[in-house]
Amino acid sequence: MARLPVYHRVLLDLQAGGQSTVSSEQLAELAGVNAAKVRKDLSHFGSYGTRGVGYEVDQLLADLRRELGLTHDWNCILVGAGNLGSALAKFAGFSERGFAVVAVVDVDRSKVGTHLGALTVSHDEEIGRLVADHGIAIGIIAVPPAAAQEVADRLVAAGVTSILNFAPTVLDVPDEVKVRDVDLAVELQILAFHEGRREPRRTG
Amino acid sequence: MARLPVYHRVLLDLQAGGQSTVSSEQLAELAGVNAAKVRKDLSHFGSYGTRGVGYEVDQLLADLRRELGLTHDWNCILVGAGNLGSALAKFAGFSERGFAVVAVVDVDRSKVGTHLGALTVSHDEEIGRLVADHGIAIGIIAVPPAAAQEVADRLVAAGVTSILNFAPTVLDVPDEVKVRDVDLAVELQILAFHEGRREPRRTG
DNA sequence: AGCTGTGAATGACTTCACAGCA
DNA sequence: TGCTGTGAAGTCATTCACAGCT
Repeated sequence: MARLPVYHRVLLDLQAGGQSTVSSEQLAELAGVNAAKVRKDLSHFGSYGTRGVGYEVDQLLADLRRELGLTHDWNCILVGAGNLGSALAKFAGFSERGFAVVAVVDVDRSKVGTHLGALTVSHDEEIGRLVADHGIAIGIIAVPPAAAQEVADRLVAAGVTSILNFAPTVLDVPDEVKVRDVDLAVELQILAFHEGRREPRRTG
Repeated sequence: MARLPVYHRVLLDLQAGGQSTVSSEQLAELAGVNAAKVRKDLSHFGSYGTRGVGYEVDQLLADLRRELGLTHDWNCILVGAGNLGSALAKFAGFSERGFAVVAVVDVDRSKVGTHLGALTVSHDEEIGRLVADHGIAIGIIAVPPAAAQEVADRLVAAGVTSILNFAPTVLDVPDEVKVRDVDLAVELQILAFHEGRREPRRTG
């Protein structure tokens, strides 16, 4: 379920705000979904709501953390130290939520040795060693589309089993490897699609 | 449909490769979906496939462009010139696909006047003027979560009707405003969720 | 009384499978 | 023969609505 992380985020906020229980309705409101959906989602992994009261925030957070595999941090390797890669390497949002980018690589030898935040860029060829050394399961691809498949192959060969792909290409990987695509331009195109139905024409 | 932009991308590649016709099966393969789905999607906006042959690439591209509202470029305003904002401002992928970031703003006055690629950062307060001057319909939010709702309000007040939100918050906006959320940490959490079911435990 | 947990109803999307045209 | 277009079947997700606990 792609909604669990959102509940998790909302609950962290509630916890920080000192709230100790939450109703499915409030949680739904904050997560931008339907209350019945929240209850069904939570019941799918054995929920502990109290009828008449709601869910205990701490308990629910612990359950979600376990369910989401967030009981420990995840080490990630970032491939591509260009514009986007650099931003991702420095992005605070990852570490705050339990994901540590522990290695950055690039094909461009002129970038090797440069620093991105606390990290030093290594060369592409070191992927295998880095993945093994740091026990990395998650790779992040932030390279141009033409290079993405090769990078994916290399990550998979190194033992990575989950890939977050920012390159606008469909990656061909073994079934057991999970890929999530984030194509920023596609997101804008979806918005433009809706804009298009609003006004037949609009000059930009 | 969130798949149309992907077809569009694939067709651009095919066109660049000099291919003049494409079968639903090939298109499906390249887009990573089922062939029947492709045909159904395309038939939804009056498709022009030839039985026994396939679709004409040029024709199909033109139809998709029209359907997606990509017959002209879209001007966008970017709010937030931090790590992520800077990367987005310089990101080539947007302009290549018909989206022009024509304005960047930030609340931090020390950033105002600095350059991001060809753009100069303006102050937050200028959102209204910039949106009006450039005929902007799409706003991109790349600010910390605590500031996101206020930015959204300001964008909406300025006349923006589509928002791409990178802040990990559910935005409250009028019904007629479309929001798409991209929470990078959520994407990783979804991957971690699947990792978690693979091996009960893995130290990071 | 309030709110969860869940069967049942609905709806949306996907896939199948094949008729029909080039 | 090859491939599209599409009714029909199947699958999955969402929503409703209410019984049942506290």
